[in-house]
Amino acid sequence: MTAASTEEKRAAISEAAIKMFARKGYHGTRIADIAREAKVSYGLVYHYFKSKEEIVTFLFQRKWDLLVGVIDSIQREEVGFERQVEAVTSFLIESYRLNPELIEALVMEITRNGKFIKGRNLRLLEKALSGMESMVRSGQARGEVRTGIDPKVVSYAFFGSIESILTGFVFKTLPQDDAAVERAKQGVRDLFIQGLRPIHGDRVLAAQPA
Amino acid sequence: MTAASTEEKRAAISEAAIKMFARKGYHGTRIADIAREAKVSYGLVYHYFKSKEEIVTFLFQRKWDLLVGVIDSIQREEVGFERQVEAVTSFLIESYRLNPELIEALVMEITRNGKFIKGRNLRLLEKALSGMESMVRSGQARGEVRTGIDPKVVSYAFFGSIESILTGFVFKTLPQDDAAVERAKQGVRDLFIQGLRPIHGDRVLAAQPA
Amino acid sequence: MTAASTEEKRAAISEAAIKMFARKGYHGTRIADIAREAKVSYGLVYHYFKSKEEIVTFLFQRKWDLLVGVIDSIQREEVGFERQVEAVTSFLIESYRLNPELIEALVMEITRNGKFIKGRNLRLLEKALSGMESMVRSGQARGEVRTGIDPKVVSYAFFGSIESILTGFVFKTLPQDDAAVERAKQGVRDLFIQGLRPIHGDRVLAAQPA
Amino acid sequence: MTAASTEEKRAAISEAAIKMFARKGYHGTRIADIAREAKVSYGLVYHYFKSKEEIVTFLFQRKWDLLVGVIDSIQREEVGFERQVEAVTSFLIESYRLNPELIEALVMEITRNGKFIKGRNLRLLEKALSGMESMVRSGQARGEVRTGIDPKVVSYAFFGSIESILTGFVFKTLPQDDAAVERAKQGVRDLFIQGLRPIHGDRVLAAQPA
DNA sequence: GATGAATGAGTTTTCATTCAT
DNA sequence: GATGAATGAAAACTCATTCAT
Repeated sequence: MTAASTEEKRAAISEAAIKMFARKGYHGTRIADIAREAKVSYGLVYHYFKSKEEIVTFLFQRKWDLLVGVIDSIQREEVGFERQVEAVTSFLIESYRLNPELIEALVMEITRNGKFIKGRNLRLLEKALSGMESMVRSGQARGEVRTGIDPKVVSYAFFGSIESILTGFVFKTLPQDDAAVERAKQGVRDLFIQGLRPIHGDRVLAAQPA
Repeated sequence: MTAASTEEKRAAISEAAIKMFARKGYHGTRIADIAREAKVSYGLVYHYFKSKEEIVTFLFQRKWDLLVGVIDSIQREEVGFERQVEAVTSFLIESYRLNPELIEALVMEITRNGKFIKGRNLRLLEKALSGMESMVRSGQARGEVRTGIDPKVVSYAFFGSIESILTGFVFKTLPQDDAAVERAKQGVRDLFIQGLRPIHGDRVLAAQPA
Repeated sequence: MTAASTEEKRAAISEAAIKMFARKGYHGTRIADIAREAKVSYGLVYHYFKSKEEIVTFLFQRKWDLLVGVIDSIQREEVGFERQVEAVTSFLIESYRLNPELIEALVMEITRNGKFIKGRNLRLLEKALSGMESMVRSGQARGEVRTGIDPKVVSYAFFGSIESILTGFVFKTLPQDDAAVERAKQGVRDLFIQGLRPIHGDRVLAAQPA
Repeated sequence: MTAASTEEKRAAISEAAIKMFARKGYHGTRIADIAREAKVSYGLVYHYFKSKEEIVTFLFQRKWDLLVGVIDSIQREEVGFERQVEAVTSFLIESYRLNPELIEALVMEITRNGKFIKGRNLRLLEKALSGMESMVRSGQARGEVRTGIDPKVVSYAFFGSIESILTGFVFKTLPQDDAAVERAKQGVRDLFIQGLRPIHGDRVLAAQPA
């Protein structure tokens, strides 16, 4: 561990942190674990990061930025609501296939520990949510999405669905083979596409009050 | 805190624990916090519980048992899939209105901390999930739910949606007034009812591959 | 170390702290040292004191309060300036004979580390100084002390003299036998008594400018 | 920081060290602070000094040597005791006016931290003290100083007085304007000159035992 | 000579848990 | 049952010092 730029080193350490957080959670991970994983002395970790918390913060910032960026760009594409839902679903579910450890870390800590759903991260999460909310709203404006449903509620339900499924992958309560992943992707997509499709006079369904 | 049966004392302590876990999370809560909240010396906590972990375990057992029990009984009712979805959704969303602290605790720790989605708790969660899965499966058998969708995926998506919305309530990123809660309830219900309704030849939608 | 009231325990721990601070200085003393000296686990030290700094603070408060109190009461006695100087000098120099470790600790850390000559301790030190200043000023008013000298400067010089001599004792650069201590006491007393005595027309001396 | 001889570099670094020690004390000063102040990488500090301790040692050596040298030369001058006291007092008090940071550092660490009043520094301090002691002793031999007082005690009292006043300047508990500095200088000088002046039959004063 | 990345021993502090009363 | 004093393992963090470039 000699050369490498400061940025590369920070990246290397935060990659190690992702691995450890995914494996043992934030509280379960000691700085020494991260250092060992990064093949670095733990003193060096403090050379690059002020504290344990700064590591998570840094890690979240980069990864969430990426995630939010993708959702944002999908939202901008003018391809119709259903295509957008499909694209976002695919991207999120595929992310797990590509980088399960990262998703595990995000699922384990970001989503899972209230402490980090605060400040910046909360705002990023909200940005992702509001991206979806906008898609729904635009879809409603274009008549592609029925209007009798709250777009904010939809956005929460959508990301909740994805998160839940990813959690299922992480905790192995859902099968993770390619077919199963594909099935999950289709399931969510279909659920939201059909669930939001306008129907005849709309508002038709509204189950009668119990 | 003098008389009271052992069971009452355990209950009192675990109620205090719920409050504190909701407020500060599992790791952020010290035994002393729970003791103070329960107006009890912290030494006494160890008379009633072997360890901090046993407190959460006990707490989850009772609350999840209740929750799972309700879902179970709804599943048993022969009222048709849509009515069941409606009932479960109502029950879960209403729970927050009735006992927000409990939901916060469950959301903060049970759902959110991998450590506890293990062992018994994982099994309980799975029981809830499989209850929903069974409803979907039965609905499919009765022709009330379209068949081109994986019931397990649906159950994850459903509970994920609910959890996400409850989290929104807990973190105040969703409005919590009665109208908003009602809107959330309707949104989830409609989404899943319409999203799962069989359509003409079914499998119709499947967005073409990008 | 089982019974004993909280106050007694705090006292016991701070006595141990005095010993260690005297021996190794504040920075050189580890909590573990204090704990060992007090025959107590170091965890217990934190039961009674929030932090290492609180220990010094507590220690200073009690000891300085005592010291300042004595000076204060001497100041109040109407016995003439010379008697007062004599009394204060005796008290301070004798203190070392009675409790050398305490004086060492005070000399080592309180007087010697800028950090602690702040806040409350600074104020206490100032109270001691201003006590002496008042004595000088009163002496001037009564014609017992010559007026051509700044009372504040005198008070600093006086305590500086004492401190310096105590330091000599602590660092063994001055002999500590009874005769030597007596000699020190007389020296300081005579110096200040004669040095401040009014002379004929006063202001006589003022060495001509070099 | 490219050219410059080794000696110049050592001097530059130790000047920076003086500033930092004055500002934050020895323990509060990190090598990095000194390096930053000297506009040098902290690695380089180790090219010029073996350790942090060597920096203080070096710094003391030069400064104390200077100080001791001046006192020594004053002692050698045959100008009578009172003129000597005047000269030493002026030199010491003026030093603060000329280089307050240096005095602060000396006051903060040298005088104030037992650890460094050891070995060489202790010896230097003793040299200064013994210089004054010699002046007193010589004065006694010449009949200029009364004999009923221990010269060693006088020397401690004298330097203690000066130190205390300088500390007052450093900690701003004494005014630092020119008039106040002048007043301090006169005060100490007068106190010791008159306080040590032989009186008729000498030993006259000795306050009666309480 | 310079630089600053790398190291790791050493310390404080926290807190679950035990235990004497 | 009840209390809270006592314990000590565990972990974060600091910083003097070394060393490769």
